[in-house]
Amino acid sequence: MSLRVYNTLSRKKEEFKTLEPGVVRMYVCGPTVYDDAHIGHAMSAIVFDVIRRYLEYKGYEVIHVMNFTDVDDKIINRARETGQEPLKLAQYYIDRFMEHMAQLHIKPPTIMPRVSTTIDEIIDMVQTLIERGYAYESEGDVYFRVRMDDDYGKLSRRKLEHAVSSERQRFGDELKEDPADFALWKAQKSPDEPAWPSPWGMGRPGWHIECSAMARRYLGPTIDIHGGGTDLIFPHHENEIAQSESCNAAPLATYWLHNGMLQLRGEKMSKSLGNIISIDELLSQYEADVFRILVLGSHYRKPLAYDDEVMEQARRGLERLRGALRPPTGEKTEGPEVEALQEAVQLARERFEAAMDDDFNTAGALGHLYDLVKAINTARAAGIGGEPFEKAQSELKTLASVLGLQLETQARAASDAAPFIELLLEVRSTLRKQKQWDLADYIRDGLAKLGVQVEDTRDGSTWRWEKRE
RNA sequence: GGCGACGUAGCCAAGUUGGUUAAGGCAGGGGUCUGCAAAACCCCGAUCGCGGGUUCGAAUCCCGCCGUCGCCUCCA
Repeated sequence: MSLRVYNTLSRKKEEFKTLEPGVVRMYVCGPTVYDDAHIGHAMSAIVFDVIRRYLEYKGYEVIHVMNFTDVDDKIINRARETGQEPLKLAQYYIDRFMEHMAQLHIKPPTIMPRVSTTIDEIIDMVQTLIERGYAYESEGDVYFRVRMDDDYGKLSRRKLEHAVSSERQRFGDELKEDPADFALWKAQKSPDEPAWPSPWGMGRPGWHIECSAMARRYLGPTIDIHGGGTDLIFPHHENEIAQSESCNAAPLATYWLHNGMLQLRGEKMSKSLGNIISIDELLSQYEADVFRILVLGSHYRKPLAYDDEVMEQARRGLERLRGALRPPTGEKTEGPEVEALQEAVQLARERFEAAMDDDFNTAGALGHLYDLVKAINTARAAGIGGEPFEKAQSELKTLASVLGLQLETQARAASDAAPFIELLLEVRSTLRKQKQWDLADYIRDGLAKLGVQVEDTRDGSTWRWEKRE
């Protein structure tokens, strides 16, 4: 049983082999921090979080690097509009981003470098590229000479002729030898732009070079996995490859993984289209894991449509998963039902792993988790309890946690209201024994209005919060 | 215009290197349990966008058509 991953470079699923046994070096492109993150960022972060968790589950040590682009035209413009220091503005949104990622239960990347802290490495790479003839200086700017790179376009499968002919006329084009060339370094044009001294004067890095420099500095010339959204394939990742491979004379990454775009009302959600749902908005309406269920429910490479209906479906699905963790009602620990349960556990784990091994098929894996849920519920109904039952539940929790789902909600027990609710339920049990249904129902309905769902079983009543905390 | 992806039950969606009864979830209908309810469990639905073709056999391969979406400019 071995992992296969779809590689954008070959457009095929390939056997996963790391450069160093047992260690995965993974670089994922992070956000440009000039505004709050939206649910598209959340989707991408969850996708690579799950990939990382599964690799760790399989026993790899994962060194996960994600960058923050904190030096960029948009940040500069935003800072001008709001009268702030560009780097302070960026810092504010970096803090916000990290907070959002924590709320979404994303494991923090191992290393989170920024452009502003990688300047030396960037300058070093640009200089090497110039020395090797892959780049040239032009009035304080430095450009990459695309025509020097004979396999340019191999990731996006784009012919250079096309790239050139569709290239729009932009400011600065007259400084380039060729319209397809792209900036490695930009000269400072105004005193309010962040700038650093360089052999070409004061200036700042172009967009693509930062990732090349960070990947090399923290992970070495060749990494195992390079990830990001499909929208980054061209030009960003194509240019990263051009720079890094021309500079280091080594492949930049073995596997290129790209997640599909999140769509809203049939079109891609993006800042430029203005159809944004922020992570704050998402979390004001739904629990983080509801969104995670939505993401897990379809393949990471496919586009993902977001709307209230699918979110409601995801919410119910999450409830079903959690429902399997309710305590047993009996104590039977042997018999055919126990064997059936143990078989279901075994099968669920095997199928879960087989699905995940097939290019992180989370939707399939999740389906097998639901099979286990059913087996647990059936066992509970059959009066199974004790160790076999606990083991099944703990297996479910383990597999769910590989997907980043936290099925146990501490909120219930931790609530200040718990003792009072339990007192009410005790009173209600007495009433039920006396067949005072009106009063018993009055308490149940009253609690329901407060968001507490009461459930009666043979051995007594249980309760849970119906709505999110 | 160039490159690419996708189209499976009311909705989401797995399966697509061809081969037993096309996973799973949500919604809906029927039933069991229950004082009622909730939860849970059982039963019920698709021949896989459309039209051809290859094959003993196709959702899975080939051709055509229709539709949706992405990239080609900043973007996860």
